[in-house]
Amino acid sequence: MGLVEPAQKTVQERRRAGRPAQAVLSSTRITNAALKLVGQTGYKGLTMAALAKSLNVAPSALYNHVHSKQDVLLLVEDHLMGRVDVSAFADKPWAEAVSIWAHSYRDVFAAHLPLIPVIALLPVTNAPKTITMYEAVTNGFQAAGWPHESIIDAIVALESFIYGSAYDVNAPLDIFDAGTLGPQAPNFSAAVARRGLKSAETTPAHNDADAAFTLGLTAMIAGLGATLA
Amino acid sequence: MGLVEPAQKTVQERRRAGRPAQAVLSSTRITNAALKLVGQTGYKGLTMAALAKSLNVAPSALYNHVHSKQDVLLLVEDHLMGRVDVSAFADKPWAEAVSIWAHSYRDVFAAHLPLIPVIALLPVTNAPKTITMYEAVTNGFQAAGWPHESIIDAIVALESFIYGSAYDVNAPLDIFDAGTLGPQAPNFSAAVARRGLKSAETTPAHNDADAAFTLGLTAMIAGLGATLA
DNA sequence: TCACTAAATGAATGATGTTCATTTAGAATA
DNA sequence: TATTCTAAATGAACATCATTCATTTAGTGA
Repeated sequence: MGLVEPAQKTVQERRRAGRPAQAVLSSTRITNAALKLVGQTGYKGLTMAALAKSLNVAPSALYNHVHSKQDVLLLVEDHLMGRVDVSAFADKPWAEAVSIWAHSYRDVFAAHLPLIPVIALLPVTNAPKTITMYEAVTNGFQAAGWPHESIIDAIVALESFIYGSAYDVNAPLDIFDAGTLGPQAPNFSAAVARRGLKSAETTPAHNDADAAFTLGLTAMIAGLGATLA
Repeated sequence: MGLVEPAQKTVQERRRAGRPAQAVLSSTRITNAALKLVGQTGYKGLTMAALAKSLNVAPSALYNHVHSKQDVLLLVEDHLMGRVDVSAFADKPWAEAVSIWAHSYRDVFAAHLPLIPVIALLPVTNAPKTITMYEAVTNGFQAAGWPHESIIDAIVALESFIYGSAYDVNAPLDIFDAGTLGPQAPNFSAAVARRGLKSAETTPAHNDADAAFTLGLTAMIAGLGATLA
């Protein structure tokens, strides 16, 4: 790629106005830069100005490739969907495959919480990796003999649980601390305290969010499996 | 309340600077005004400026009563939590009570989607109605003989599903329309089409989101109930 | 009487997403 | 070959919004 200058990346000479000989931007470059920026600064740092700067471009240049910031988020979302592990649907029993898929799905988007509204509310049109993911899951359900007319409902139900659980991963440890109002909710406060004790016993890796996720996921898979039988 | 002027509300004379004889604002008034504003203009219309205007006050005056806009959202959230129906935990069997509670919870916050991150990520400290809600639910679980150390995990799992399902209520009807990429995911597209047929048969009130919610909730309650037994 | 605090106004600020006029490069067209 | 059109960049300007700060005024406690 580097044609003339050897390692002149540090000193960025300003590009003059007008269309450059070689296009600087593309959907792929924007997606990668956004992902990198999020990794470094979080979603708080993902602004159109910062994104443009990381690409050594004026902010307005981005709008030749995306319609809006939402569009950028959609690009990132679809890219990440490719990281969701659907391989188990090919060779594992249905219940186990769902569990592996759900864990992977939750883990990916727990680290990208602001994308949840994007996934949950925007049509999958023009999101190829997302569609590929759904196809693999659908195949897994069909192979397990799931009733055709309610496959999507079952997937949606599992996804709903996954999205909510992704939030829970990011909840602070003291989210259920009632503070001065504790005495007004004695049973709740006691239950919260017992939860804290239990998770202190276990390994730190297996935290509260994981316990709740596993409990709920196991229950839902069992419940759905019963419908199946 | 109206002391001197009979119906002079239309012409708002400007209040002069300085502390007024009678306080204009309070947490309660701010909460009610925010709720009313959301009802009229949605969360897009809930700006500090609009909120101030609806209270006939300068925007900066709000900051004498709340620390930030997040604070306003927290006030609204706690108020709405009082609308969640927990009455069934007092007199109905556990499974039925959970179902009634979950439906009510989802319905309330499906109409207030931007509050989901607030509920899911902010500590319950200083949210009295929220704490009261949790106390009632905890009592219901205890009365049903649920193992004490995992009551909170079970509630969190159900809540996660509820939050995700609230998003789903607001998803557009064509969210699974693959568009031109349809042929690349034939089984998924067919499943989506079958879902459309099924929901067309049923009453319009019972839509796709309700079907998925009921399926998932029934499964999770059954699965959790099996853990209980 | 005098400080102090609470609660209002009004002006200002900084961040952010977005638009628009302009410039330039290359491809298509006459 | 000259001309036109479109894509892709710059740079200036905007509108919206949350928030802060200096200032003013009312009541309260020392």
